[in-house]
Amino acid sequence: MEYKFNEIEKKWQDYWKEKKTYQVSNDSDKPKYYVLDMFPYPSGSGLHVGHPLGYIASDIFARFKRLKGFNVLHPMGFDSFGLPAEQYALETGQHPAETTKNNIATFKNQLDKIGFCYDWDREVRTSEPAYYKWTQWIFLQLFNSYFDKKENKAKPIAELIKIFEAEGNNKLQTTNHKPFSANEWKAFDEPKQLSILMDYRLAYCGYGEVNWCEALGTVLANDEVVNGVSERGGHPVVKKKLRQWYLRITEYADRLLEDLSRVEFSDAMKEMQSNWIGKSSGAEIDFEIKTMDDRRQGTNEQQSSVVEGRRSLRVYTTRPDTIFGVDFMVVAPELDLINEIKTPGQTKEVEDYIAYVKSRSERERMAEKKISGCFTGAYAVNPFDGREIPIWISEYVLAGYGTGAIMAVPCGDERDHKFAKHFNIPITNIIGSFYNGEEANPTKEATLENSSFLNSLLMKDAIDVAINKIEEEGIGVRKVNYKMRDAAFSRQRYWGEPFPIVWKDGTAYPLDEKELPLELPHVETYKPGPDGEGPLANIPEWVAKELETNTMPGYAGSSWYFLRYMDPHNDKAFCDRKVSDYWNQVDLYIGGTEHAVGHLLYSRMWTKVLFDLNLIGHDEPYKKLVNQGMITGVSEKLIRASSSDFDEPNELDIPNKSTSASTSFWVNWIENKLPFSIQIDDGEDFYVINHSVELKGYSLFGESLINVPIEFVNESVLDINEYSKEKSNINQPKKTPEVFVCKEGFYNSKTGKWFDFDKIEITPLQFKTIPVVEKMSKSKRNVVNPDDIINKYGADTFRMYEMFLGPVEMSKPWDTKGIEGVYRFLKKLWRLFYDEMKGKMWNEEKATDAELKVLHKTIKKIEEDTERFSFNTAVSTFMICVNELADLKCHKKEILEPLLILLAPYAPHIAEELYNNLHSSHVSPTGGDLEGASVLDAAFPAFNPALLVESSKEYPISINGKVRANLSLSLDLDQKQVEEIILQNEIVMKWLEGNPPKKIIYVKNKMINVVI
RNA sequence: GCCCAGGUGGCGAAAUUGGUAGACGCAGCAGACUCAAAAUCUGCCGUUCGCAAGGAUGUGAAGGUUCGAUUCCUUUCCUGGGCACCA
Repeated sequence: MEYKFNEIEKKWQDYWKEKKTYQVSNDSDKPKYYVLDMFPYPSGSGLHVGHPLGYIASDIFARFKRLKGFNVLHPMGFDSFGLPAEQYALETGQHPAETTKNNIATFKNQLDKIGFCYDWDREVRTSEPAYYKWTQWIFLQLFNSYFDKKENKAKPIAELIKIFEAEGNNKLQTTNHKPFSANEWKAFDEPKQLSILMDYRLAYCGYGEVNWCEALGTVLANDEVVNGVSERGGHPVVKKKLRQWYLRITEYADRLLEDLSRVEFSDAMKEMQSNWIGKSSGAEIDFEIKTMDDRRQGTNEQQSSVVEGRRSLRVYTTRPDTIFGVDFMVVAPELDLINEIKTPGQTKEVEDYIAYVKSRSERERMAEKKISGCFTGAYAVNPFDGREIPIWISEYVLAGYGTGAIMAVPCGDERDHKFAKHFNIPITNIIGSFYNGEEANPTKEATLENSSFLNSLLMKDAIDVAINKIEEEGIGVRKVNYKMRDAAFSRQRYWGEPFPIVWKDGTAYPLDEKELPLELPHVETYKPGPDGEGPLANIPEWVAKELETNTMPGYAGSSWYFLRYMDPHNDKAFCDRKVSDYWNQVDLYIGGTEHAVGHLLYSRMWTKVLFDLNLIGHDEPYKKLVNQGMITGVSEKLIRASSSDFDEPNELDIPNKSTSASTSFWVNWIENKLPFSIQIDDGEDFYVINHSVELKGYSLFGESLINVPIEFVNESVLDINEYSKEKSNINQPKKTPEVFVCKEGFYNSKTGKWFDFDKIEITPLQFKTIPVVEKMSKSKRNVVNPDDIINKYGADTFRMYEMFLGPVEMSKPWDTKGIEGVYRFLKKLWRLFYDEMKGKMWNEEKATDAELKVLHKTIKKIEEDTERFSFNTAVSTFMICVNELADLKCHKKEILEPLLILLAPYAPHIAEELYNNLHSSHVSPTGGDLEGASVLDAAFPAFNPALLVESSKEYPISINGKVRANLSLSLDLDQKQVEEIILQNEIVMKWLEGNPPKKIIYVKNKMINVVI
């Protein structure tokens, strides 16, 4: 009777499905527990081995909690709106709804084979109208709410209107509008009133910059922009202002930050979120601006200050204490102010620089090590000492943060310092010896010098003094700032939730709730509409109804899906209040760190809004968050062997055949097999062509056909991006290669140049591959499909192996080689119950103390490891347990039955099968009558500590910290007794060489160290 | 560039609170069983010196704290993730 995993797993999966074993009720006497996975985007390439890592972990935990007597909610669904489906539609014409449906079917099929305990009756799909009806509904709540700054919570906008009608906006803490009285408010016409209200709504309309590609006529995601040009086609991309929807998440910044103390996220995760929110305090300071004209008129202060409508430059700084060290100002290139202040002499330079910056993504701007900038010709005046400070523009200052302008203090700020050095701006030292002239020193501990009224103050103390003075003099205000910006909430795309909004004469009106869901119409083409609008703008009826043509972004549906699982079929509400009160928070949320800020912050915000509006009873969605690492794939990268490699033996005599299995191996180029990947450097441009190619390779395991993505790179120039950067100059964005390979040679479609094969240096026919660890993706051809593994080894082996690979939180490369060990373990476990030759092995004999000790040691460790998500060590523990029971030749039901319960969360199929057999009268392991109790609802075995009590311990004896001997000692000895025994020890005496020890350290139940 | 994480044998890893570094598994080597293979079982397995006993050395690198450091501190290198329109 052998372990036939395929029969067993099929049988139980069918049985569970038929009996609806995993159906969860919203009504139970048991305590509730909610285990949630981040639901997947159903991509076209199907599930790969990276997906299930977190799912298996959560499944184990959900099953574990069930055994512990909880009513466990463990649902699954699909985040099915998104860009890739639309991209695919553009290429193939297939409707995203169609491809999405097919992809979901594939995903579900694959997920089911792994044996997860999902309640599929609760499945949600964000792209289904029945679901997005409520996404739209929540959007309307956001639209119809404002944030009351005094009470620090969201309230219906109707209440704000009442306030305006009663007292105007005078008492509101806001700088949005000029004050108006109640009467003035009533006198405003409707569009005026609505436009004021728009500035308070939690979902509001504004203008924002997007990546605009003129050639494609579309807005591009950051992902689609590579080196400043579009990924598709290599067309130039510039910034463009478009009307966009936003969520006023900044109003929740403080609560999102403070409430981190109430959730169990890792410190790293909390840190990332709080850094993202980026709360800082400091001051906004106004610097008067002097243009060249002013300067020519002389520096008479009196005269300047009477000029009417005088411009000033407002900066935000966290270090107002350094105000006497300001040597220049830097303004973000986007600021309109620049046009007003630039001097005629600088106009050309400024315009060129702004054009250059427009071509660069925000990411590039921040990552650039190179210093760039441009002088405006204008000067600001230091409000305290009247010093004239040149105003520069530079891309390192971002328009979206603070006021978009900074005061630069080179002696105290690294970036300011580099900028000053680069442009030869003189540096003022206000921190004496703390500044060495070479590097900025960002300390707050220095004593200020050359700083007028701040002189001799410690910088950290001077901050407050400076702010007070600034406020007194009326030149600025104390200010708290957040790095976080309001969340852009609209996309110029098709495959997303339509906004329930109509536009009438430029004013947005919400649709009535009764009109929801506003269904996504079918389109003829997925191409963008006119002027950067989304594809919905191509539909005459849609435009005629004046409906919003933008759609919601990917994170809309995922910001509240955890609530829908609780009450997925409700058509009266997004979730019944009683039901959400029962399930409350997600107790355990498992997902990748890549969502550390985006999704987690948005869903936390939505939860808080729903809480504020009294629609749910809790204001944090997730009680505990566990981050799973990524499973990376290993791809072989082909590189040309260097000249020294040619001395190596050829494939007939493979080097190091016996020693290395995974490192480089040699491949023999198969001539004339095209296409392949090659670099061409014609002296002007530099190209890389990537193609996948089938190579006949000689691996160390013998001859095999391998698929490798190859990148033919000269070893001396490994990084193509670096190379291109050097070559491209500021005003000329890099061209992407468009080179075709055909039999005659290579053809460059852009330059029209031909390269014959014989003119290109590809003489060597030897290449070697090097293994590279990368994210798994279809294009890299390093995707491992779980189905293949399951067919070969079974779902239980797959589940345990994924856990055995290492800690869940850590990312690791997938390697199937080790799976044999887990498979052997399950077969060995099986042999404790059934032997191929001897048949049934298990018996009802009474267990011995040694056997009970093995069992209870295991119970303790499995329980602890599962609780702390250390699934890899739990799998080791199972292995150790089975090894020990096999050594003891233990086949006793008394031991094996509890072991199966422990194992059930990890390997549910085999556990269910064997458990069922222990309780069934049938002998056949696969023919059981299914009448026996199910292991899924067994009670988790209780650990009995009495069985593990020890009276002595094998102590390591160290001499100066190095272990030299072992000695078994009773646990109730005291220091003095131990010292006596130790000094008699032969080995210790040898090391002491007759001298007395300096000290003997005895840590009970740990170790003994003799210091000599 | 900024933020976060990680770096331990040939490989995946373990060491839970500063206390025997390498549990468990893969690969490898030697052996048993077998006509043979598969499966299974037994032993060895960081590096290095040594016949052995036993030394030396060893957790990315360099310093430090400590009787004792993979663990704490400082500096530094490398890899992965995120940086706001991928989800």
